[in-house]
Amino acid sequence: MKYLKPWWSDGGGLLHLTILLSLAELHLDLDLDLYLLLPPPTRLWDELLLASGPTSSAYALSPFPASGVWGRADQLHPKGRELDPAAESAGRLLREVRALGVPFIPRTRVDAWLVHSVAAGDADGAHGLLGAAAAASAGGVGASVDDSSQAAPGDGGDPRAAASSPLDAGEEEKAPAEPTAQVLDAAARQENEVLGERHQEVGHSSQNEENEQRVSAQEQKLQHKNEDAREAADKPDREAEKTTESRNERSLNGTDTAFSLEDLFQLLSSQPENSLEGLLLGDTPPVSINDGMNSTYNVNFSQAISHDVNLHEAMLLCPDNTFRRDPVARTSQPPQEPFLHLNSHTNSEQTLPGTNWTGFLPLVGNQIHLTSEDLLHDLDINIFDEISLMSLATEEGFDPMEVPQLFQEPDSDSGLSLNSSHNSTSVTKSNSSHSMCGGATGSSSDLESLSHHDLEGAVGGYYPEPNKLCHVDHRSDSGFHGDLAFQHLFHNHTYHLQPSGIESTSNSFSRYGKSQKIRGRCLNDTDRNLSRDERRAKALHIPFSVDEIVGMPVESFNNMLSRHYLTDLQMSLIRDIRRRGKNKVAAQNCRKRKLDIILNLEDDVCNLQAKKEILKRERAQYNKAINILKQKLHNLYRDIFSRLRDDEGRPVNPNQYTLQCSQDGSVLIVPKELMTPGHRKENQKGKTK
DNA sequence: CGAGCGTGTCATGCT
DNA sequence: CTAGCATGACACGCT
Repeated sequence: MKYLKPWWSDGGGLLHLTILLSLAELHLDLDLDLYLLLPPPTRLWDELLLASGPTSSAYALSPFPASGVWGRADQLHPKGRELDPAAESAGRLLREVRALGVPFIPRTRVDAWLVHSVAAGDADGAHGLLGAAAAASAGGVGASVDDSSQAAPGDGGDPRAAASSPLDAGEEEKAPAEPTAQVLDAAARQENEVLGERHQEVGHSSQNEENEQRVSAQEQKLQHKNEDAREAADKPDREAEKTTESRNERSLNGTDTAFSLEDLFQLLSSQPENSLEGLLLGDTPPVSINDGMNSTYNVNFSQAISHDVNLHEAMLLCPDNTFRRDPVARTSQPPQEPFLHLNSHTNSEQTLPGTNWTGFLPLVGNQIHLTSEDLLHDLDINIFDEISLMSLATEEGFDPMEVPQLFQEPDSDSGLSLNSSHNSTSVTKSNSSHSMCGGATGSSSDLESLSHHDLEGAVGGYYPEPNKLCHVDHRSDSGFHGDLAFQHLFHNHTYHLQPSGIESTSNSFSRYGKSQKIRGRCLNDTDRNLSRDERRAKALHIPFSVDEIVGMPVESFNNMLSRHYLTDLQMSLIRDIRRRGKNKVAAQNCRKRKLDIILNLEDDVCNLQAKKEILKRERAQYNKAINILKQKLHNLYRDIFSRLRDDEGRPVNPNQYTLQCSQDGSVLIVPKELMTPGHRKENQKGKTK
């Protein structure tokens, strides 16, 4: 097994910068990496890689390092194999980083994990490194990772760190990540602090109030997440999604400086003597960059470039309203033209990201000295495949062809006749991905101009859809479902079912997911799991979730509608969704009630049958007692007549005489022929007395 | 293949 | 009048 060389060794910094330039050209926040400040530490990286030893498994270098940490996926993963040597080497690396006097500010969870892993692997260096990090972050920028450092060695780390590495999924299956609650706490706290910082920035910026509200909501989310961090240890999917949201939010604030591609290229080309190494060494003086919009940035690369970037996450921010641009311009993707022009000679052997990264990166053992152009060529072909695919994928959430088809459905659920042309199943396996994800390239509906923040958390929002992302998003594909909280199944028999929509939808999801698998083959996996209303809402880019629409009180609902500009179609659909959702809940309640009534009636029947049995038994007992009394009376009668004698001393025949009790209690012997029926009756009454 | 069941949806009446 | 609820009826899919 050969070792892969880090991207930036032998000029890999230029590669990394290229990614950043591509980000800048996409008008994303240029969140440059710490290691850009450093000279290409080939030796260090070789040490790092060699220390881990060869393995037979996939050798995955994270294509879009979230924090400038390159290495094998299983090394990045906290539960990965051979973690300790890697952590040791990482510790040496970080110590050398410290020696260079460059502040290492853990801004992401991968950063935090790296620091933690170093701390875990080197107990001595733990507090030193972290102290250095804390000291470097004096001024409040850095986030405390002390808690993460105190986690058990070999443990800890964030599932999101693993999520940033595409090929890590398989490793994770073998050794599922079990981040400690401390680490999650620390990570959540860290993100909280970063968010708070961002919040302040937002306050100083000219963003509108919605931004602040969203940030507040995000803070609440994060606080809640902080509280539930321990419980969330087994929910990496949701965590990863929250990370994406927070990152999105971070970028939405737009406080990070965005550079244009041309500016940076001019910078590079105008200072060839400096070379990237000089630039990377940090001895480059501040450079003025004109962004073409009458503002000039004084960029000191040794100071300004201190952030890390996750290209994948940044890509997901394409529909960001902060950097919203003309959809036509976006779809035509002119910004990539310079790079595409640079790489007009396409590499036929390029491999799709996520398929085989060994073909993507130069091998360490080869030690080929590549020129910048070569590196750019090697990188850009693949990177811009990614960029184009991801940008297309993020815009694929809306397919204009989907709308009429969705609304052509009959009212019943049978109307799913979506014949969308994109085939998601082939996306993940075929290399000719351009045509696959490009189905929605030209979609420039006005609905698309809905701001991204409005779509956050919405049904049709820009959730990363695994298949749509063309193998780029390797976060857990269950994150979406997790966020929809479909795991909340309430089987209580109360009729106050505020979240019953969740219950019902979850039931219907599991139920209709199967049927839609048949009818909606053209839909991707996520769409397949959506209900009809959710697909409609997604198609119309309705910025609310179905649960919100249905479960919200009418006042809040009307306020919510009034706060957003919605077309008549959207309003109509929203009200229909609400009506149907309410009625669905009502129908469920009605059926439950009916079922309860039936059950109660069955119980009543059982109770009445039991009562009947008891009464039957009582009647039998009474009859038995009556018979006993009759028998006793008969015996008494015979006994009396056996002792009776007439005037002549002869026994009295009981067939000719009868006993009659008078009112005063005296007993008379009366011949039967003298007894009229009425007397006989009275006599019988008297007898019974 | 039909029956039974669960579910969503619509229409309607009532509050 | 509007919104919501309750319920019968129907359609659909699954077992």
